[in-house]
Amino acid sequence: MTASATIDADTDPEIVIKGLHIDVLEGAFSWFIRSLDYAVSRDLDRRTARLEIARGKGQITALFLVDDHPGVRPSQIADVLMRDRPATGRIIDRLVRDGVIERRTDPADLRAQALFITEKGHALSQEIREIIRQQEAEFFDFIAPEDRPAFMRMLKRTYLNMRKKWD
Amino acid sequence: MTASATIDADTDPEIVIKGLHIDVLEGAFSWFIRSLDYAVSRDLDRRTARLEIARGKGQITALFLVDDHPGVRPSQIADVLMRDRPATGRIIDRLVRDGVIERRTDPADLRAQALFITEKGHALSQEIREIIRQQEAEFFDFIAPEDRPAFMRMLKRTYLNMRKKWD
DNA sequence: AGGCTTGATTGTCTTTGACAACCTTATGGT
DNA sequence: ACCATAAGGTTGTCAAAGACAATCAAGCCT
Repeated sequence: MTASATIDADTDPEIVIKGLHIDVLEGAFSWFIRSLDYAVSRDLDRRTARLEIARGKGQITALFLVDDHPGVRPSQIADVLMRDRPATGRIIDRLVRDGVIERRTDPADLRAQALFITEKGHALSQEIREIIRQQEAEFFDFIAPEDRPAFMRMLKRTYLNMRKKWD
Repeated sequence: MTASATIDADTDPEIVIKGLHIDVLEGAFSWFIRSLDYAVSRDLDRRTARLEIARGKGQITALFLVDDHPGVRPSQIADVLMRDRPATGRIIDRLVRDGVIERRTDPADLRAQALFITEKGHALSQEIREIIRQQEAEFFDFIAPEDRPAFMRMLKRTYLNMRKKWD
Protein backbone atom coordinates (compact mmCIF):
# COMPACT_ATOMS: atom_id res chain seq x y z
CA MET A 1 0.00 0.00 0.00
CA THR A 2 2.04 2.87 -1.21
CA ALA A 3 -0.36 4.83 -3.35
CA SER A 4 -3.92 5.60 -2.49
CA ALA A 5 -6.53 7.88 -3.90
CA THR A 6 -10.16 8.51 -4.36
CA ILE A 7 -11.05 8.17 -7.97
CA ASP A 8 -14.30 9.61 -9.09
CA ALA A 9 -15.52 10.45 -12.48
CA ASP A 10 -15.95 14.09 -11.66
CA THR A 11 -13.82 15.00 -8.71
CA ASP A 12 -10.22 15.97 -8.65
CA PRO A 13 -8.42 13.10 -6.99
CA GLU A 14 -6.00 13.74 -4.17
CA ILE A 15 -2.62 12.23 -4.60
CA VAL A 16 -0.96 10.65 -1.63
CA ILE A 17 2.12 8.49 -1.81
CA LYS A 18 3.50 6.89 1.32
CA GLY A 19 1.75 9.48 3.39
CA LEU A 20 3.04 12.41 1.37
CA HIS A 21 0.49 14.74 -0.15
CA ILE A 22 2.17 15.81 -3.30
CA ASP A 23 -0.10 18.76 -3.84
CA VAL A 24 2.84 20.85 -4.79
CA LEU A 25 3.15 19.16 -8.06
CA GLU A 26 -0.47 19.32 -8.84
CA GLY A 27 -1.25 22.04 -11.24
CA ALA A 28 1.84 21.03 -13.14
CA PHE A 29 0.97 19.23 -16.32
CA SER A 30 4.59 18.61 -16.95
CA TRP A 31 5.12 16.65 -13.79
CA PHE A 32 2.42 14.17 -14.63
CA ILE A 33 3.64 13.84 -18.16
CA ARG A 34 7.14 13.12 -17.01
CA SER A 35 6.04 10.59 -14.45
CA LEU A 36 3.74 8.91 -16.88
CA ASP A 37 6.48 8.67 -19.41
CA TYR A 38 8.73 6.98 -16.94
CA ALA A 39 6.09 4.44 -16.03
CA VAL A 40 4.96 3.77 -19.56
CA SER A 41 8.51 3.33 -20.74
CA ARG A 42 9.44 0.90 -18.02
CA ASP A 43 6.28 -1.05 -18.56
CA LEU A 44 6.92 -1.24 -22.26
CA ASP A 45 10.48 -2.36 -21.67
CA ARG A 46 9.22 -5.17 -19.52
CA ARG A 47 6.69 -6.25 -22.10
CA THR A 48 9.21 -6.25 -24.89
CA ALA A 49 12.05 -7.73 -22.89
CA ARG A 50 11.72 -11.09 -24.55
CA LEU A 51 11.87 -9.61 -28.05
CA GLU A 52 14.94 -9.16 -30.16
CA ILE A 53 14.97 -5.44 -29.92
CA ALA A 54 16.92 -3.18 -27.68
CA ARG A 55 14.78 -1.30 -25.23
CA GLY A 56 14.20 2.37 -25.65
CA LYS A 57 11.62 4.41 -27.42
CA GLY A 58 13.85 5.31 -30.28
CA GLN A 59 14.19 1.77 -31.55
CA ILE A 60 10.50 1.11 -31.74
CA THR A 61 9.52 4.37 -33.34
CA ALA A 62 12.27 4.03 -35.90
CA LEU A 63 11.21 0.49 -36.69
CA PHE A 64 7.62 1.58 -37.22
CA LEU A 65 8.64 4.47 -39.41
CA VAL A 66 10.67 2.21 -41.66
CA ASP A 67 7.89 -0.31 -41.72
CA ASP A 68 5.37 2.29 -42.82
CA HIS A 69 7.56 4.35 -45.07
CA PRO A 70 9.86 2.23 -47.15
CA GLY A 71 12.86 4.24 -48.26
CA VAL A 72 12.68 6.71 -45.41
CA ARG A 73 15.91 8.49 -44.58
CA PRO A 74 17.72 8.58 -41.28
CA SER A 75 17.46 12.34 -41.10
CA GLN A 76 13.69 12.13 -41.33
CA ILE A 77 13.65 9.69 -38.50
CA ALA A 78 15.90 11.97 -36.50
CA ASP A 79 13.37 14.73 -36.95
CA VAL A 80 10.48 12.65 -35.72
CA LEU A 81 12.48 11.42 -32.77
CA MET A 82 13.78 14.90 -32.02
CA ARG A 83 17.23 13.42 -31.70
CA ASP A 84 20.38 14.52 -33.41
CA ARG A 85 21.78 12.54 -36.27
CA PRO A 86 24.52 10.74 -34.40
CA ALA A 87 21.98 9.39 -31.92
CA THR A 88 19.67 8.39 -34.73
CA GLY A 89 22.50 6.79 -36.63
CA ARG A 90 23.31 4.55 -33.73
CA ILE A 91 19.71 3.54 -33.31
CA ILE A 92 19.71 2.53 -36.95
CA ASP A 93 23.01 0.72 -36.49
CA ARG A 94 21.40 -1.48 -33.90
CA LEU A 95 18.34 -2.17 -36.02
CA VAL A 96 20.54 -3.13 -38.93
CA ARG A 97 22.75 -5.27 -36.73
CA ASP A 98 19.64 -7.06 -35.49
CA GLY A 99 18.61 -7.66 -39.06
CA VAL A 100 15.26 -5.94 -38.90
CA ILE A 101 15.97 -3.16 -41.37
CA GLU A 102 18.31 -2.63 -44.29
CA ARG A 103 20.39 0.32 -45.34
CA ARG A 104 20.67 1.06 -49.04
CA THR A 105 22.09 4.14 -50.61
CA ASP A 106 19.50 6.27 -52.31
CA PRO A 107 20.33 6.18 -56.03
CA ALA A 108 18.85 9.64 -56.44
CA ASP A 109 21.12 11.13 -53.79
CA LEU A 110 24.25 9.19 -53.08
CA ARG A 111 24.79 10.91 -49.76
CA ALA A 112 21.54 9.69 -48.39
CA GLN A 113 20.34 6.32 -47.29
CA ALA A 114 17.04 4.69 -47.91
CA LEU A 115 15.89 2.35 -45.20
CA PHE A 116 13.80 -0.72 -45.75
CA ILE A 117 12.20 -3.21 -43.45
CA THR A 118 13.16 -6.85 -43.65
CA GLU A 119 10.78 -9.74 -43.31
CA LYS A 120 12.01 -10.35 -39.85
CA GLY A 121 11.60 -6.67 -39.10
CA HIS A 122 8.06 -6.58 -40.36
CA ALA A 123 7.12 -9.54 -38.23
CA LEU A 124 8.72 -7.93 -35.21
CA SER A 125 6.92 -4.72 -35.95
CA GLN A 126 3.57 -6.46 -35.99
CA GLU A 127 4.35 -8.14 -32.73
CA ILE A 128 5.28 -4.89 -31.05
CA ARG A 129 2.21 -3.15 -32.33
CA GLU A 130 0.14 -5.81 -30.68
CA ILE A 131 2.03 -5.38 -27.43
CA ILE A 132 1.42 -1.66 -27.51
CA ARG A 133 -2.25 -2.21 -28.15
CA GLN A 134 -2.38 -4.37 -25.06
CA GLN A 135 -0.51 -1.85 -23.02
CA GLU A 136 -2.83 0.92 -24.12
CA ALA A 137 -5.79 -1.18 -23.18
CA GLU A 138 -4.49 -1.87 -19.72
CA PHE A 139 -3.16 1.56 -18.94
CA PHE A 140 -5.95 3.60 -20.31
CA ASP A 141 -8.97 1.40 -19.96
CA PHE A 142 -10.29 3.41 -17.06
CA ILE A 143 -10.80 6.38 -19.32
CA ALA A 144 -14.38 6.21 -20.44
CA PRO A 145 -14.63 5.41 -24.13
CA GLU A 146 -16.41 8.67 -24.79
CA ASP A 147 -13.59 10.61 -23.13
CA ARG A 148 -10.81 8.96 -25.05
CA PRO A 149 -11.07 11.03 -28.20
CA ALA A 150 -10.96 14.20 -26.14
CA PHE A 151 -7.93 13.06 -24.23
CA MET A 152 -6.18 12.01 -27.38
CA ARG A 153 -7.01 15.30 -29.04
CA MET A 154 -5.52 17.25 -26.18
CA LEU A 155 -2.38 15.16 -26.23
CA LYS A 156 -2.04 15.63 -29.95
CA ARG A 157 -2.57 19.33 -29.79
CA THR A 158 -0.08 19.67 -27.00
CA TYR A 159 2.35 17.69 -29.06
CA LEU A 160 1.85 19.81 -32.14
CA ASN A 161 2.08 23.00 -30.16
CA MET A 162 5.30 21.79 -28.66
CA ARG A 163 6.76 20.87 -32.04
CA LYS A 164 6.04 24.32 -33.34
CA LYS A 165 8.05 25.83 -30.51
CA TRP A 166 10.72 23.25 -31.07
CA ASP A 167 11.80 24.16 -34.54
CA MET B 1 9.13 24.08 -41.71
CA THR B 2 9.33 20.64 -40.27
CA ALA B 3 5.98 20.18 -38.57
CA SER B 4 2.67 21.19 -39.97
CA ALA B 5 -0.89 20.55 -39.01
CA THR B 6 -4.37 21.85 -39.03
CA ILE B 7 -5.41 22.69 -35.55
CA ASP B 8 -9.08 23.05 -34.91
CA ALA B 9 -10.98 22.99 -31.73
CA ASP B 10 -12.98 19.98 -32.72
CA THR B 11 -11.17 18.08 -35.38
CA ASP B 12 -8.51 15.49 -35.00
CA PRO B 13 -5.35 17.04 -36.34
CA GLU B 14 -3.22 15.20 -38.84
CA ILE B 15 0.37 14.88 -37.92
CA VAL B 16 2.97 15.33 -40.59
CA ILE B 17 6.65 15.73 -39.94
CA LYS B 18 9.05 16.36 -42.78
CA GLY B 19 6.58 14.85 -45.16
CA LEU B 20 6.00 11.75 -43.08
CA HIS B 21 2.48 11.01 -42.00
CA ILE B 22 2.99 9.41 -38.67
CA ASP B 23 -0.46 7.95 -38.53
CA VAL B 24 0.93 4.72 -37.27
CA LEU B 25 1.62 6.18 -33.97
CA GLU B 26 -1.71 7.82 -33.68
CA GLY B 27 -4.01 5.94 -31.48
CA ALA B 28 -1.12 5.39 -29.14
CA PHE B 29 -1.44 7.52 -26.06
CA SER B 30 1.92 6.35 -24.90
CA TRP B 31 3.76 7.67 -27.91
CA PHE B 32 2.52 11.20 -27.37
CA ILE B 33 3.25 11.02 -23.69
CA ARG B 34 6.79 9.90 -24.34
CA SER B 35 7.41 12.55 -26.95
CA LEU B 36 5.93 15.22 -24.78
CA ASP B 37 8.08 14.19 -21.89
CA TYR B 38 11.16 14.47 -24.00
CA ALA B 39 10.26 17.95 -25.15
CA VAL B 40 9.13 19.20 -21.78
CA SER B 41 12.27 17.89 -20.12
CA ARG B 42 14.61 19.48 -22.58
CA ASP B 43 12.77 22.73 -22.40
CA LEU B 44 12.92 22.72 -18.63
CA ASP B 45 16.62 21.94 -18.70
CA ARG B 46 17.17 24.93 -20.88
CA ARG B 47 15.17 27.19 -18.63
CA THR B 48 16.96 26.07 -15.51
CA ALA B 49 20.42 25.92 -17.04
CA ARG B 50 21.52 29.08 -15.28
CA LEU B 51 20.45 27.82 -11.86
CA GLU B 52 22.58 26.01 -9.34
CA ILE B 53 20.83 22.74 -9.74
CA ALA B 54 21.73 19.77 -11.77
CA ARG B 55 19.36 19.05 -14.58
CA GLY B 56 17.01 16.16 -14.39
CA LYS B 57 13.55 15.70 -13.06
CA GLY B 58 14.70 13.88 -9.97
CA GLN B 59 16.51 16.86 -8.52
CA ILE B 60 13.61 19.21 -8.82
CA THR B 61 10.96 16.87 -7.51
CA ALA B 62 13.14 15.92 -4.57
CA LEU B 63 13.81 19.55 -3.80
CA PHE B 64 10.11 20.34 -3.83
CA LEU B 65 9.29 17.40 -1.64
CA VAL B 66 11.82 18.43 0.98
CA ASP B 67 10.62 22.00 0.76
CA ASP B 68 7.04 20.98 1.40
CA HIS B 69 7.60 18.16 3.83
CA PRO B 70 10.32 18.96 6.32
CA GLY B 71 11.76 15.79 7.76
CA VAL B 72 10.84 13.64 4.77
CA ARG B 73 12.90 10.50 4.30
CA PRO B 74 14.91 9.45 1.28
CA SER B 75 12.91 6.26 0.91
CA GLN B 76 9.71 8.26 0.63
CA ILE B 77 11.25 10.37 -2.07
CA ALA B 78 12.38 7.23 -3.85
CA ASP B 79 8.81 6.05 -3.88
CA VAL B 80 7.49 9.24 -5.40
CA LEU B 81 10.25 9.28 -7.98
CA MET B 82 9.80 5.57 -8.71
CA ARG B 83 13.57 5.20 -8.49
CA ASP B 84 15.51 2.76 -6.40
CA ARG B 85 17.25 3.86 -3.26
CA PRO B 86 20.76 4.12 -4.66
CA ALA B 87 19.57 6.44 -7.39
CA THR B 88 17.62 8.52 -4.91
CA GLY B 89 20.56 8.59 -2.54
CA ARG B 90 22.77 10.10 -5.19
CA ILE B 91 20.19 12.71 -6.06
CA ILE B 92 20.14 13.68 -2.41
CA ASP B 93 23.93 13.69 -2.31
CA ARG B 94 23.97 16.31 -4.98
CA LEU B 95 21.34 18.44 -3.32
CA VAL B 96 23.27 18.32 -0.06
CA ARG B 97 26.52 19.10 -1.80
CA ASP B 98 24.89 22.10 -3.41
CA GLY B 99 23.76 23.25 -0.01
CA VAL B 100 20.06 23.32 -0.73
CA ILE B 101 18.99 20.60 1.69
CA GLU B 102 20.35 19.09 4.92
CA ARG B 103 20.56 15.52 6.11
CA ARG B 104 19.90 14.81 9.78
CA THR B 105 19.42 11.45 11.39
CA ASP B 106 15.93 10.86 12.62
CA PRO B 107 16.14 10.61 16.41
CA ALA B 108 13.15 8.29 16.42
CA ASP B 109 14.80 5.82 14.04
CA LEU B 110 18.53 5.97 13.86
CA ARG B 111 18.64 4.15 10.57
CA ALA B 112 16.60 6.80 8.85
CA GLN B 113 17.37 10.30 7.76
CA ALA B 114 15.22 13.36 7.96
CA LEU B 115 15.74 15.89 5.21
CA PHE B 116 15.33 19.62 5.60
CA ILE B 117 15.47 22.50 3.22
CA THR B 118 18.01 25.27 3.70
CA GLU B 119 17.38 28.94 3.16
CA LYS B 120 19.24 28.77 -0.07
CA GLY B 121 17.23 25.73 -1.03
CA HIS B 122 13.95 27.39 -0.30
CA ALA B 123 14.87 30.38 -2.40
CA LEU B 124 15.91 28.10 -5.24
CA SER B 125 12.70 26.18 -4.90
CA GLN B 126 10.65 29.34 -5.25
CA GLU B 127 12.60 30.32 -8.30
CA ILE B 128 12.07 26.98 -9.99
CA ARG B 129 8.40 26.97 -9.21
CA GLU B 130 8.11 30.27 -11.00
CA ILE B 131 9.99 28.88 -13.98
CA ILE B 132 7.66 25.92 -14.14
CA ARG B 133 4.65 28.20 -13.98
CA GLN B 134 6.01 30.06 -16.97
CA GLN B 135 6.69 26.87 -18.85
CA GLU B 136 3.20 25.63 -18.19
CA ALA B 137 1.78 28.88 -19.41
CA GLU B 138 3.71 28.73 -22.65
CA PHE B 139 3.29 25.06 -23.38
CA PHE B 140 -0.30 24.67 -22.45
CA ASP B 141 -1.82 28.05 -23.09
CA PHE B 142 -3.55 26.84 -26.21
CA ILE B 143 -5.72 24.56 -24.17
CA ALA B 144 -8.90 26.47 -23.51
CA PRO B 145 -9.19 27.43 -19.86
CA GLU B 146 -12.38 25.44 -19.55
CA ASP B 147 -10.69 22.31 -20.89
CA ARG B 148 -7.73 22.47 -18.58
CA PRO B 149 -9.35 20.90 -15.55
CA ALA B 150 -10.53 18.00 -17.68
CA PHE B 151 -7.12 17.46 -19.16
CA MET B 152 -5.49 17.65 -15.79
CA ARG B 153 -8.00 15.24 -14.35
CA MET B 154 -7.30 12.71 -17.06
CA LEU B 155 -3.58 13.01 -16.53
CA LYS B 156 -4.00 12.56 -12.81
CA ARG B 157 -6.22 9.58 -13.18
CA THR B 158 -3.87 7.98 -15.63
CA TYR B 159 -1.07 8.60 -13.20
CA LEU B 160 -2.95 7.07 -10.30
CA ASN B 161 -4.02 4.12 -12.35
CA MET B 162 -0.46 3.55 -13.35
CA ARG B 163 0.79 3.76 -9.80
CA LYS B 164 -1.69 1.15 -8.72
CA LYS B 165 -0.32 -1.23 -11.29
CA TRP B 166 3.18 -0.27 -10.32
CA ASP B 167 3.20 -1.52 -6.76
C1' DA C 1 35.78 25.46 -60.45
C1' DG C 2 34.97 27.09 -55.80
C1' DG C 3 32.33 27.60 -51.76
C1' DC C 4 28.43 26.21 -49.19
C1' DT C 5 24.97 23.08 -47.62
C1' DT C 6 23.22 18.57 -46.51
C1' DG C 7 23.52 13.52 -45.05
C1' DA C 8 25.79 10.60 -42.28
C1' DT C 9 29.62 8.58 -39.26
C1' DT C 10 33.13 8.48 -35.55
C1' DG C 11 34.89 9.69 -31.21
C1' DT C 12 34.39 11.33 -26.71
C1' DC C 13 32.16 12.74 -22.54
C1' DT C 14 28.52 13.21 -19.13
C1' DT C 15 24.52 11.67 -17.06
C1' DT C 16 21.02 8.13 -15.85
C1' DG C 17 19.63 4.32 -14.13
C1' DA C 18 19.85 -0.64 -12.78
C1' DC C 19 21.76 -4.18 -9.94
C1' DA C 20 24.37 -6.40 -6.30
C1' DA C 21 26.68 -6.30 -2.00
C1' DC C 22 27.23 -4.38 2.29
C1' DC C 23 26.57 -1.98 6.89
C1' DT C 24 23.63 -0.41 10.45
C1' DT C 25 19.47 -0.26 13.20
C1' DA C 26 14.67 -2.08 14.35
C1' DT C 27 11.53 -5.52 15.06
C1' DG C 28 9.47 -9.81 16.22
C1' DG C 29 9.27 -14.57 17.59
C1' DT C 30 10.81 -17.92 20.88
C1' DA D 1 17.22 -11.70 26.42
C1' DC D 2 18.59 -13.56 21.77
C1' DC D 3 18.74 -14.52 17.22
C1' DA D 4 16.78 -14.16 12.66
C1' DT D 5 14.80 -11.18 9.63
C1' DA D 6 13.39 -6.86 7.70
C1' DA D 7 14.10 -1.98 6.66
C1' DG D 8 16.95 2.32 5.67
C1' DG D 9 21.02 3.88 3.28
C1' DT D 10 25.62 3.70 1.05
C1' DT D 11 29.15 2.10 -2.17
C1' DG D 12 30.76 0.00 -6.36
C1' DT D 13 30.18 -1.35 -10.92
C1' DC D 14 28.18 -1.46 -15.40
C1' DA D 15 25.52 -0.46 -19.44
C1' DA D 16 22.89 2.65 -22.15
C1' DA D 17 21.29 7.35 -23.66
C1' DG D 18 22.12 11.52 -25.16
C1' DA D 19 24.90 15.73 -26.29
C1' DC D 20 28.65 17.78 -28.76
C1' DA D 21 32.56 18.42 -31.87
C1' DA D 22 34.94 16.97 -35.75
C1' DT D 23 35.23 14.62 -40.03
C1' DC D 24 34.03 12.78 -44.68
C1' DA D 25 31.36 12.47 -48.84
C1' DA D 26 28.01 14.12 -52.16
C1' DG D 27 25.01 17.58 -54.11
C1' DC D 28 23.87 22.52 -55.08
C1' DC D 29 24.58 27.11 -56.66
C1' DT D 30 26.91 30.92 -58.71
